[in-house]
Amino acid sequence: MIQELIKELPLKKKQILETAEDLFLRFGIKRISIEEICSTAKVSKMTFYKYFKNKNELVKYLWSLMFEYGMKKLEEIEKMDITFQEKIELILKLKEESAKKLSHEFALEYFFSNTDLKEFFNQMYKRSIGTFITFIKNAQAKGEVRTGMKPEFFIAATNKLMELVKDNELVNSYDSYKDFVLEINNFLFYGIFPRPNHE
Amino acid sequence: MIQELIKELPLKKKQILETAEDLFLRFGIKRISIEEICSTAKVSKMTFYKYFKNKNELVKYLWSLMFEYGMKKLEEIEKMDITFQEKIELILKLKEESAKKLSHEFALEYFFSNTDLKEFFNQMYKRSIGTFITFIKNAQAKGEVRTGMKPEFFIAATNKLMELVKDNELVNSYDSYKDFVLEINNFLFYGIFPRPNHE
DNA sequence: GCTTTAAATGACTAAATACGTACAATATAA
DNA sequence: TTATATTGTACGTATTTAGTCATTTAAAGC
Repeated sequence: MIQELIKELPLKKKQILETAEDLFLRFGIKRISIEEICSTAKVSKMTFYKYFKNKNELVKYLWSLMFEYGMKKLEEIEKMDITFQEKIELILKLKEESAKKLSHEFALEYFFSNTDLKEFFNQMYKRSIGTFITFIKNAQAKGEVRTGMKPEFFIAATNKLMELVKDNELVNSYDSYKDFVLEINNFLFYGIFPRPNHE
Repeated sequence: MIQELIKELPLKKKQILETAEDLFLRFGIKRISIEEICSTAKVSKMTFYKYFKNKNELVKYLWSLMFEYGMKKLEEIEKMDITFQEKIELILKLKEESAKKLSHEFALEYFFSNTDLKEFFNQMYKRSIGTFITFIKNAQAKGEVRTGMKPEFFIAATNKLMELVKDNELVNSYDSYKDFVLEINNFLFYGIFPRPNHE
């Protein structure tokens, strides 16, 4: 996911980032020590501390890469010469991909993570939200989205619904966390009405 | 998987076993502390130490339950009034189920686990192998399996092939660890010949 | 070849975490 | 009421981890 964004970085830094992404996403941040990242990435601890001040800074860097990736993709989709309906489909796919990466463990950790990380995540999130609000407003100007809806409400609704990840019973009633997030997104975009051109 | 085997146990002991099974299989044994098991299972540490001497003993108990489950299922399959081909299909499904549970992390940990656990695992394994050898010998007596093959060779070959789990590159070339183990099992049972009645 | 820079290593301290035990307090059930 | 099970807290010990430092190794350019 982040590979294309770190191509230019030094080899060892890339190794650290790729290893950390893999381990964090499989086991969650708190279960993975710097030493495990180093030994898995075949990088010495000194080299790690050369590139990152500590684990928090590494996590922030990874998150910012992920958000950057998402925003870049969103801008690409906006520019495409396809119908709005098709753009929404692509955005859903993008969100599904992110959800697959930000696994349940990972997401829960965020919600209970230390205030430093939480603050950083919120800032990243706000920036990506700004990009998305612009996307929606442009679509409204073109008459593709109903103008009665405030984009800000849409975002607020998303936030509220995402709090449902704390509801373990609900989440576990889905085959996977991915399916659960997809359900939220489908609900947000289409409401409870059946989707057009979709069995 | 082990639920039906622990029905009779005290409530708190059941809670510990179910929680430990879930956490171990998701994150591997070494990443999970006794304290995490206790807090997740909503059981005090005192109660834990009442039922288990330490983490190793808990692991052993869980493993023995898993093996017991497998042997019980194998005996059930042997008694069924179906063709040998169909029995093999069921055994493969059983093995697939076990592979799903004994995830890659879990299996790797076994191979590098401390000698105490390793020894215990080997004993469990030998017992289950005994059951399986009987199964094969009975099939040979009925002419369902070629008599030229020593059951012991079959087991030894299985062991050797299972060492391939250490080959990370090979394992990762499969969609999932489950698929990898299934490949080994299919190879063991059918060789490289195409499977009859199977596209 | 030599020099300079980047990376790896092993050792080290301090802090955090986990283990296993002990004891008093609380809840539960006979 | 008495016996039993469970909990929470606390504690000493052992292990793991974070972060730093001096030294060794490898590599790059010249």
